[in-house]
Amino acid sequence: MSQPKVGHEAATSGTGGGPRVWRYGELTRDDLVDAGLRITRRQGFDHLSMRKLAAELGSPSMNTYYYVRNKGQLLDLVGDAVLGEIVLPPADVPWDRWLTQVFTDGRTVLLRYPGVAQHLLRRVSGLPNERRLYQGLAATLRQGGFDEATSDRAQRTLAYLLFGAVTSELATATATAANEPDTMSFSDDAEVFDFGLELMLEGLRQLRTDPSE
Amino acid sequence: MSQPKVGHEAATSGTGGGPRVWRYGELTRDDLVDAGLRITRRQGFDHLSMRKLAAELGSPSMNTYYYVRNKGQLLDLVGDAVLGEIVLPPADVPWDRWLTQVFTDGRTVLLRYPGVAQHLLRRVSGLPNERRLYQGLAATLRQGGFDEATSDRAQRTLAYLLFGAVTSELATATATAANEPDTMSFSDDAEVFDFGLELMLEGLRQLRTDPSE
DNA sequence: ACCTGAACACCGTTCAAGT
DNA sequence: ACCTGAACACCGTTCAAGT
Repeated sequence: MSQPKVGHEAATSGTGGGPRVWRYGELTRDDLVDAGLRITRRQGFDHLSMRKLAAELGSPSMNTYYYVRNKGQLLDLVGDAVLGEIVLPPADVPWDRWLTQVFTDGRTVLLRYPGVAQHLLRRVSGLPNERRLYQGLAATLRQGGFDEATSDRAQRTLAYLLFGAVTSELATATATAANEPDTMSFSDDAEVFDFGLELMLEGLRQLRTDPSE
Repeated sequence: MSQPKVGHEAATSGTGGGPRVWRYGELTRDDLVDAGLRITRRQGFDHLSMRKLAAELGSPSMNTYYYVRNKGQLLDLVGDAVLGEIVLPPADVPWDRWLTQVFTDGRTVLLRYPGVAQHLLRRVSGLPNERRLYQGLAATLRQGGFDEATSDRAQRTLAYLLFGAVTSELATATATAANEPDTMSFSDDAEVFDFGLELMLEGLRQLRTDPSE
């Protein structure tokens, strides 16, 4: 139930890479998360194992279990760090434009961390960046004039679309990249996602103008 | 590239369970798929291993590899068998009602096979039941008056919603069921899904009446 | 043609033992 | 307080060997 800090990347961003050496007691939980983020960017979330994490840290062994209860908690922490990279627009942006911006940026961020969207589909961690994001969404929808039940439903279905789209895009992209390398692009994928997002937003706009529900 | 048969359950539906004994040469690929479906219903897709499959078949060993190239192919076959359980409405049903019926039934079917929705999000197998479903969707949308690009995009975003929703529902349901057993229900989940589906359909209806795109 | 079981390279996790 | 490495129970897959 411990709440980790929000920022993760700052400490190691200047070193450039290569497993640095840790003096006794110098390693922290945030270092695990940073290593997890690096492995995820390079190899994807499902190649992130406890043993690879140790190797990435230059640690010969299982001392990572001292900082993290189990692999599940590590995945939650890495997932929340990824959510922390999503930029929330200012509060005075109109509700539908606010949603377009968050979900467009969310897609871009999640595409950089293959497999994380899939994890977020299955886990509600309650960690700070996740809370910040979902509270921002709820506030925006309420401010847009939707009642609590409607904004909760809208929030969840929009999340399904985002996580589902990114998961599918990454899977088919890496599948075709295996056959035909150097062609991993998401151009028409973006059009499909924007289309789906706009469908939902248009549905929400109709809900407002036509109060038959 | 071999195309398996569409029906899978018929042969073993009467036996009631228990690993029957197979005489030499009696085992078929369909028997593997049936066993895979049973394991998936009971334990979920990610607990389906090649060793458990062998155990479910009463086979002491790895002879399953004789009928299937690797685990990936088995998962594709099981996934396609699940898609085969989705009922397609008759062709004269109006396009939006047709879509509501398929996706509602699709959700019900996928909820019976935990983890399969997640697999379908990542894999386009090209197997017969998948083709049947996607061709039905395409035909319905075209008949509804949408051009090819629009119906392709609509089809994909609706699939993202379905697979994403089911994946999320099952994950949180089993998570709360672990803490509080006998309470695995999907009642308000259904409302959320119906809401999201209706948002998209309303967006599509707007696209038809307002030809500004 | 079909079946067997040992073997290899991986997993997550635990635990007694070190400093 | 922090680190180590062996050990256990799993994986997917291969392969020589059986019938």
